[in-house]
Amino acid sequence: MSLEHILLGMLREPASGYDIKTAFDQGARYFWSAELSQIYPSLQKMERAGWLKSHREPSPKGPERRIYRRTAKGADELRRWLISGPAMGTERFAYIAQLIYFGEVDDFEESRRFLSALRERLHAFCELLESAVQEMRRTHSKFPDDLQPFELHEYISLRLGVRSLKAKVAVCDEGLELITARLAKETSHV
Amino acid sequence: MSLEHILLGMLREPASGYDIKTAFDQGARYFWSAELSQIYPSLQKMERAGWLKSHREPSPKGPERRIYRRTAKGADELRRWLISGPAMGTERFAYIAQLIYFGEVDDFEESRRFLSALRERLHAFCELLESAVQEMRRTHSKFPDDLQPFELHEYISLRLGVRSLKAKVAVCDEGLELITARLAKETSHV
DNA sequence: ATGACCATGTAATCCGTTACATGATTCG
DNA sequence: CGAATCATGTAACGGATTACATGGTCAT
Repeated sequence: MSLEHILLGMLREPASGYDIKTAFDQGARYFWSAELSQIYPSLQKMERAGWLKSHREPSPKGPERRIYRRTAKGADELRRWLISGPAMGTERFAYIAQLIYFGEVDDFEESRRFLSALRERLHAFCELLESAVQEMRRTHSKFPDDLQPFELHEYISLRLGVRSLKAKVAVCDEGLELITARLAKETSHV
Repeated sequence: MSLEHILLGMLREPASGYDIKTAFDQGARYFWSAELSQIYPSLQKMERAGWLKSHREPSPKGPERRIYRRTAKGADELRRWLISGPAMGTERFAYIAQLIYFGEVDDFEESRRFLSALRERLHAFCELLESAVQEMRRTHSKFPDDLQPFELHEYISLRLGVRSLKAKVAVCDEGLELITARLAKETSHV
């Protein structure tokens, strides 16, 4: 039941369902994502549970917006989730599964294409996170000492993404070398 | 619809639903996992689709086992999935979300506990994967040149896990230093 | 005999995606 | 006027977890 807790976390500032979807589509999708059709009912359910309170507000563009804000009860629930320890054990990496079983394809040229595509996607994502880190460094003169507590935790999370993605890119490069060596061997003695 | 493709990948050798669950519970849970109550119906559905063929077999221990093997059609479907490119964009990391919002707890002592627990869990997992790599190195005299294609892809996947987990452990350590510095500052001028 | 492990399954529920439905505003 | 974006929602379906149900073997 992580989504509702993540929504609580995202609602540090009051926001609409649409705002939250935008946040997922921009940076937040690196750790989670959700569709509007899941976000709207979740917010409604959370309001019924007393974790949120909403009001309608005219929008400068388009129809009225429904703005949600956390209640004290919602903030308590968020804290309870956070201090209950790291929520692990449900990670899913379809692309790692694909790499493990890629031997079934039995064509190193296809392996090379796969690893190369993977490398580029991981790299692009890493750059996105790195630019967010740069932005933090740029706007804080005494970085990292002048970060607010919430910014400090955000910073550590961004670093977690950047460093692990860089490591994965490096392994893709090593893998590409191994695969390329096999391809060279194949073409030489066939 | 990744689970069915992952099951196809796991069935390089014929196996029962119970065997597959065991594989998930041992190393495979680092990239995916599933419960028996999902595995059994999936295997049945895949057999109806013609991807698998099963037969019953007495077990040395306990009741009869149902052993599944991939058909040619199943192998084709697996290859089709693999060469369709890296399946990305649905990763979910609840623990990263927790870290991002941990500022809400507003207690660096709790932050330290969280990061420390996260570090230990990531480290333990890294060691598990590293021991699998060691085992591969040990049993291959001309490592990595004498790896079969399927082993080579497994090896690259293991390295992906090891390197990215090591990077995450290092970031946890850096984060712990930053948090510890804040704690020291708090206690000194309070 | 009782608890751990082997082994297979179904049912109820919940989480998540895709598709559908509606309508306002803004820019070209 | 048509496409893009803003904005909120419901319905149908499929994927995943939890709970339930059953029964055999083996070691203590």
